Amino acid sequence: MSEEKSLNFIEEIISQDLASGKYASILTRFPPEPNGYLHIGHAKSICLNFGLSKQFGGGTNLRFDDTNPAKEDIEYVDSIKADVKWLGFDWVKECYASDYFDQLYAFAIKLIEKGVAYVDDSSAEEIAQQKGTPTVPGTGNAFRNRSIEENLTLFAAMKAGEYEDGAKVLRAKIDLASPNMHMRDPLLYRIKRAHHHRTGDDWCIYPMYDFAHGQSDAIENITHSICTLEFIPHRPLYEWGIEQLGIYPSKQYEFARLNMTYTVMSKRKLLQLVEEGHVESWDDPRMPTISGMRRRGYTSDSIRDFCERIGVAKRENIIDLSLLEFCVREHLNKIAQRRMVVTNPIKLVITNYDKGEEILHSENNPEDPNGGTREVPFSNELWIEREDFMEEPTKKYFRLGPGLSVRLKSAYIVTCESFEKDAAGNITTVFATYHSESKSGQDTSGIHVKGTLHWVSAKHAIPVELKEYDRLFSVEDLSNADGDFKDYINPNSLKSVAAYAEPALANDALEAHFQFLRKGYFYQDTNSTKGKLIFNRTVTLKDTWAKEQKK
RNA sequence: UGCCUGAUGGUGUAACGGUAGCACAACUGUUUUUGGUGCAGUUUGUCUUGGUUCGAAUCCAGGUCAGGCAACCA
Repeated sequence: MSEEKSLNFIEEIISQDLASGKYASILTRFPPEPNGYLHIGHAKSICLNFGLSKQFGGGTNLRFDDTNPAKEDIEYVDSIKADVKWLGFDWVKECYASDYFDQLYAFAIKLIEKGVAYVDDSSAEEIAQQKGTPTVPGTGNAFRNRSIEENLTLFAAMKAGEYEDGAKVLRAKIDLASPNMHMRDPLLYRIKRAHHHRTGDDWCIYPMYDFAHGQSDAIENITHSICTLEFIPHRPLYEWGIEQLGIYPSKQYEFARLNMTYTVMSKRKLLQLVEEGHVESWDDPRMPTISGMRRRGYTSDSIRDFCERIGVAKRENIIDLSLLEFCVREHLNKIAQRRMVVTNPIKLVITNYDKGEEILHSENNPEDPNGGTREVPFSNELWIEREDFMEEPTKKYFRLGPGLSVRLKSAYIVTCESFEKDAAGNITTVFATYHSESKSGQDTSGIHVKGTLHWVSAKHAIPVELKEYDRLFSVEDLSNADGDFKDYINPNSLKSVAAYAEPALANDALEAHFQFLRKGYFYQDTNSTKGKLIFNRTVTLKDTWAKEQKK
């Protein structure tokens, strides 16, 4: 029982609400605007909302906050649904703010009838002017005193399409001198002729966020409406709407959004990266989008684990990318199939191997005793990594060099005898002898070596392409960097490299996650075909040797 | 200069008036047929000044710093 995890502040609130009998069960919602693809920041919100209802008993609605047709599209709706499902969550109801347009319109009429909403003919500039500034109170205008009848007529005419875009708005009549700018007669409806992805051209007036969100929550009987910190100043307005309308009293709570090092977390900026061609698409494996991470080879388990570990609080944060990488390595280490792939190859010739070739066996996953083995062909000509040979080895170098011995993974121990260079001085071939009694699993040689290398039999090797990704940006904290965020794009975020793979890879399942021994975790790209295998590097292995070398 | 949030090691997050803990990162050592994994360990912290109290990260007051708010965006 001492293992019991402490509750975050929202879990505290909910457990108290449940204990006090305020609610019998809870209903949360995840309310994206369908104007872009979901990213890892949304994953935090998804895990929070769906996780809460799972944890405390209840449900979560998926609600599209589609009140601005100019920016929204069905493509985004579809991708959002796919991403939420992939993350492993099911919604109770699929809702759309646009389904409530009639209801919302009726709510607006109710406010007009109560004398707390009015039609304003002012321009956007005039309204902004009249709102004052945070330190200077706003001033009213003549429209504010229109009669209820006139407002009713005008608002109906707005809906009927009698005015041009921008000619009139509906505003709440609250307090032009409020210290909270959002309470200075906020806009409720604007005229906007744009084709809506669901309601088509039925409407030419659309409700603003502040007259749609809380109302939608109330219509759905959401108990806990959880949003990010920037909506704190909207809360009084959220509550004002509920009170004036006398509708279900959903409660709004705010938490700090996720920020991560070396990336951006804003749909606007991500859209810019896509549109300006800095990345291929929304699901470019370098993007912090759910679809990009999925394509790169992240597992939903690891993303949920990450969201669990980062916690939920009210203070601003910036999470190390290394935590995300830790989470995905931890999961992939348990499930990934091990394979051998050589990138920058040099030939290793085993001079005393005269069997031609033989089939060896190697475990698919040492972490999984039931993972089985696969067949790996061995011969006297192998590819090994160029960096696994050193002409003049340094002290702590455990690999191949003149006179040095290593274990070839799942095969034999070999000893380097000599090597050849081309005219330019590059090593072309390394010659070695093998110890026949050192065969993996039945080693009676008594020889002990410190290094083990991966390898691929040259004549059996299949060519593949690897996409090695690095961080998208070159600075940790983009929010504190001067100038345009695009100035910090890492020009080396993608490297394509040709490689030789062991033949088993050609027959493996497309959806499998792999660990290419000593190189990292890889996942087949969506553009990969049987004839041309392409793998995305999800994440490297932890490399303490690389660190050692830097010293 | 108004209002609203917030401030605990490098980064996150706990401790709800009573031993500042956990994770990641970093660093040691150890194990290992992946310089991976596993295991053991080390380093580093309560923004500041007062007050209340036997006792304050926690309560109170002042200050400092950071973020948000003046879209017909959400």
